Amino acid sequence: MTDTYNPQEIEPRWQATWERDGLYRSRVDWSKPKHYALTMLPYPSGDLHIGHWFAMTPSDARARYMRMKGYNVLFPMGFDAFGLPAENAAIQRNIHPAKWTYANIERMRGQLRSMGAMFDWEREAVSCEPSYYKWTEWFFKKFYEAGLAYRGEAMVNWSPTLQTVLANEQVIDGHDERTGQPVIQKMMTQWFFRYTRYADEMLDFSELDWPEPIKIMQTNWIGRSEGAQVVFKVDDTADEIRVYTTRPDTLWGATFMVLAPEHKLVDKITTPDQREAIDAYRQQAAGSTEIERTAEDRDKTGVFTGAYAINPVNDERIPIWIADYVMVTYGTGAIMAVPYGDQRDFDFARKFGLKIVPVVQPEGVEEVPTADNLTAAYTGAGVMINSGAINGTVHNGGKGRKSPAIAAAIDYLQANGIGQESVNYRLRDWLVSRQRYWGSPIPMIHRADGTLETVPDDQLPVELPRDVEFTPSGRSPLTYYEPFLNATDSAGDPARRETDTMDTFMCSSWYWYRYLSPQYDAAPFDPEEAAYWLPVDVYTGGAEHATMHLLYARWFNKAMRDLGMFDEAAQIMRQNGRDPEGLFDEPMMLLRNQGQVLGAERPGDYILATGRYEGDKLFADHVRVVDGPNDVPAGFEGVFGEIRKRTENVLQVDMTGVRRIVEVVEGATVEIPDIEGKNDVNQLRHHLEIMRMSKSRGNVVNPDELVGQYGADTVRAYLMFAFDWEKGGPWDPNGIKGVVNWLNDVWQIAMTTAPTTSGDPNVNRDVERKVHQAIDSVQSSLERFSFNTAIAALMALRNNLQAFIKGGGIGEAAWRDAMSIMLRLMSPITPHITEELWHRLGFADSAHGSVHQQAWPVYDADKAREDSVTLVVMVNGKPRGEAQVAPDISEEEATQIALTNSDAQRFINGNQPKKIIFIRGRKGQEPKVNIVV
RNA sequence: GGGGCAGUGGUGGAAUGGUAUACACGGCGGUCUUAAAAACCGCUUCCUUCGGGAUUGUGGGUUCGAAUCCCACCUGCCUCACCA
Repeated sequence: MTDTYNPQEIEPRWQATWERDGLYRSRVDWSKPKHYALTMLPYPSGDLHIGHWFAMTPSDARARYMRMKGYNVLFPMGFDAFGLPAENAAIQRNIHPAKWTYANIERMRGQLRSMGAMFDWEREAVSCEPSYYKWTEWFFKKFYEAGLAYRGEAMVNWSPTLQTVLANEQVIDGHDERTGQPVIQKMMTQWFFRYTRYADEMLDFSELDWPEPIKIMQTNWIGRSEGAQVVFKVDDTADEIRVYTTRPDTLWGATFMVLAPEHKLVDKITTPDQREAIDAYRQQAAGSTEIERTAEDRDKTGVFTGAYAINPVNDERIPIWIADYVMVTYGTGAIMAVPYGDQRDFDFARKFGLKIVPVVQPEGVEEVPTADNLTAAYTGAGVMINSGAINGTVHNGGKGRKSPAIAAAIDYLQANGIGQESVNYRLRDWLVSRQRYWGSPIPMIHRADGTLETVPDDQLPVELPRDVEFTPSGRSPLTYYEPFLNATDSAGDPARRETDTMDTFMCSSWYWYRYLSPQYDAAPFDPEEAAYWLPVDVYTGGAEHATMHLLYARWFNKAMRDLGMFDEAAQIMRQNGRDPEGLFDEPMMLLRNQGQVLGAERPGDYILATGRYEGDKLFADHVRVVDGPNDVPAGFEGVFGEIRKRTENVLQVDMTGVRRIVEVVEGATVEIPDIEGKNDVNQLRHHLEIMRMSKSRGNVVNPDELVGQYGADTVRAYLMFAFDWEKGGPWDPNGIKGVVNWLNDVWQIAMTTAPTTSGDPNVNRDVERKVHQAIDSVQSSLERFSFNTAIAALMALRNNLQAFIKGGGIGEAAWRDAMSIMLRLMSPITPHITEELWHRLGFADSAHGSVHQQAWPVYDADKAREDSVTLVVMVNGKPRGEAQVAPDISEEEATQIALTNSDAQRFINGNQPKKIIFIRGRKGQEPKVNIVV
């Protein structure tokens, strides 16, 4: 043992001790309240990065705090181990995905241990283990049997260069993220889950303490809208076109129809003379990339089919077109076009010379709109015109039946059998199949007659064959590996195994259930464990999962509930006196998102700017980026220096310590040698520019190196201290010094300042007061996930103790109490140094040897109370004077003191107070009196 | 284009109706040293005629009192996006 703080010696020693003693093992104990703390599991990409530390160590601190508060805490960890990067490694470097994955997991386990987190490693779950994906397959099978999973046709992302389908998350801005090649949309038969089955229930967040933005994003993603379906007959045929509209009130203004190019009826209704044009257009639409189809301000395109439909409300014969601005995936894939009331339809009508009929008289406008005078569609409120039966009703701008005109239109449609009220969702069914090897197999068999059957339970899991070969084509080896491909159906006839595997989001949609009992083999989870631990109390992770993982998780949980998978757990709950009502409706009750740690700031461009001065400000007509101060020509007249900040065209330039303002004028010449082509002011980079970490940018912060240099406690504390956790921000390598000093000071105080006398009672009381004020701040901060203020309060306590020690008079008992409480308050944040000092100061007894087995200090408001506080005297809301008073001063007394306060009287200036407001000194705040004159 | 979040010293940030700038980084001055680093002590929102005045992106409003609540705008980030 050394006498200076040496984290490199302390930390591995305690980590080994905790593991040996099973300190963080969590077991069902119905005599204690439970707390299931969960943090998102990592993908085993090879190395733990600083983002993992930022996500996990504060979550660990919160879980540790809950444990000290008396909860039985479960805080598990695992790996989301299936996925494409492993398969890429196989294709590119000829390493088997399993080998790559397990090597990474092994490496990351070690790195995770270096955090000193209280993970219960006996609960570890790895999604690519057959014992895990057996149950992923089992869920698929149960969902299939319940009609929640089905095989159907859908538009998917197809990469022509790779000759394979790609997942949505692999397509970024219309390009395949791996090769950068464009992706097109293609109809293919795939496996889906009935996502919309729970759409309405998933819109209900009333039981959830989740961040507001996540709830809003999910609501928008589900995209519920209210309207009507209307049936149009195709003229001279028996065919019908069904459309969905949110504005059935504008039906009288529907002057043409548009079908998606992929709509099933297109082929059938196209007239011979239009056939060629239609086929060409459909061909082109199918071959166009996502980029081309969604490009902004793209001109409307489309082709007339030659066919006509009959508008059911006025029997008008209206042309049927096809156009790619109508999506086959939304609504019915066909629209009634109302150019008067919809900008897209308006643009289309203008381009192709189609008829426009005004149907809403805008509010507050006298003149009647005419088609010829319109420059844009009118979407606002008004009175219905040219609208037959609903003429004169009011469209108030509200959605659905909230608008009288829409309500009237729906009633009319239903009364006349033309259509009915309808709810539509933006949400599409969840496409779960992938044409890949490294994923959970789909336990289905294609029989020779084309029918499907499930793999029997006793044959689960369908295991991934290990001895397969990967070819550069990227095609899944499952599709050509005969031993896997060839199966036998239930009748004993030869059949073909399903070669698609499941989306990895499927694996991560139930992992917190597997943590309950990763070894259990009778079911996905042990109902005894589930009854005690479920639901998850606190879930932490990145907000980027808002509409994917977090929505899948909710759907999965509801499907499991409805299939009775929690029934047994509910029964056990009841036996233990816990009411299961509502506990299985949602998987995670409370959610918090951490922000992102970004790369360090980089220096701004060094520029030379010339132009015309107006005072100190330079209006630059020429800005040139140079390498640095050495490139300033002798006798240069303009502004030179580093750009510290840029707001549009105004630069703040650091000119050897002096801040100069440079406004880059319209049409100025900007020269940036590193950026080819014509440069502009927006390309000038400034000091505060921040960015994601990446190897190519050379701004990656390596946690292993930081731990080697400073120790895990310092890295943990710095990550919690340097940012607002829910925001994140750019990494600042200098700030860590404050945390280093803090822990060194704490070590110093604990090891060298123990008094031996009983001390001065007044000082002892002051110490006790500061300690209890710290309990209150740290506790309320940790409750709110406000880690930075918890550490600030602990640093302030350090400052106070240092001052008391310097001033002298602390007694032995007061000092030991202060140490005991301070170490316990710090222990969730910095578990190693506090454990070491806890032992060195002799606080450890044999029964509860660890600081991490101690109870959280109990806050005592009486002990935290000040003897006297500052009364703030305000005149007209501005602080003018002060007086020392008792904290529980009465209003009369305070008013009296305030009115006679000499500083205040100068501002009252002999005037008669109009009003006097007394603000009682609430917790931590001074009493105030505001005198209004 | 729709939706959301944010804007506070040189920097990270604190304060969610009651003394704006807690806690830290950086900076400045000092002590110690041949010197530097470290350590320690002090100062550090801006202006000031030293009385005070101004200040939380901008402009309005509510209130005895606004960083905080309301309205409009500006800027940045996130997200969805020809969604009928």
